[in-house]
Amino acid sequence: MSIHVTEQIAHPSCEELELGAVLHALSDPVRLSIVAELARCDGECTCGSFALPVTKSTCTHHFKVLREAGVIRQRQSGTTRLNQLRIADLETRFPGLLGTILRSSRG
Amino acid sequence: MSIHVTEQIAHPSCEELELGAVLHALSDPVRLSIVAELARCDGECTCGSFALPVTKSTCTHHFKVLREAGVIRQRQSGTTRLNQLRIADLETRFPGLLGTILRSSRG
DNA sequence: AGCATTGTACGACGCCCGTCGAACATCTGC
DNA sequence: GCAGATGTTCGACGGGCGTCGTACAATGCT
Repeated sequence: MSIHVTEQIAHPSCEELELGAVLHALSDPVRLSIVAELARCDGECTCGSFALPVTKSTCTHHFKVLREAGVIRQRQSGTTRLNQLRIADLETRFPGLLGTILRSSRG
Repeated sequence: MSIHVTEQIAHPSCEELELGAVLHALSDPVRLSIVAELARCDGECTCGSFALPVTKSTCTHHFKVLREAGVIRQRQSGTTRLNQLRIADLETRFPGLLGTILRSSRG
């Protein structure tokens, strides 16, 4: 018998978000493409739904960096892990930041 | 006799600016404070005019990273080096980016 | 039960980053 | 000319990053 924990995955709170960590998380092209895709989907996406040019373990690493920086929220659902942009929290702490970066990345 | 070269210091052109490099440059607290100070001065500042918690050589390194990312422009004047934010170029390539980051860093 | 799918954990590798100190270059002022 | 100020360059150091492969865990499907 295992204890049912709603939130096994560690996330920083809204107040704990740090600008440097967010900028560093978004400075990697793979992670930026993940964030751009999440913004486009506008919902929850599984880790595997991204066609990334890296292996699974590297993928796990990038999602972890994004989560620990507070850019995304991860939620377990069966064997898959659902990812979601923390748009509201980011907007609260760093107004306009995510939008301008995403617009800049689109070219 | 030495050849008088106007631009000895290498800078990327406006079109060469890369978002990842800019975000990485601004993800370091020392460099972000340099950029914030340059934005406040709204002019040209010498490298030594910043009270940074690092040695001279580390300082040189940070200014180099900012310059190669295209965030600042450096110009030699006697023994000192004058630094200036490339506000117009950054605004052209990444509209609103510098402003939102600076506002976020002050908040 | 057995197998496939999804993702994590761990160790390894090379590389770059932030930092420092020492030595050097260049200009300015006495 | 010489001393001081301003930065750069170089090598070194520790640490972290991005990447991979392998092994493992958990769930879903037949």
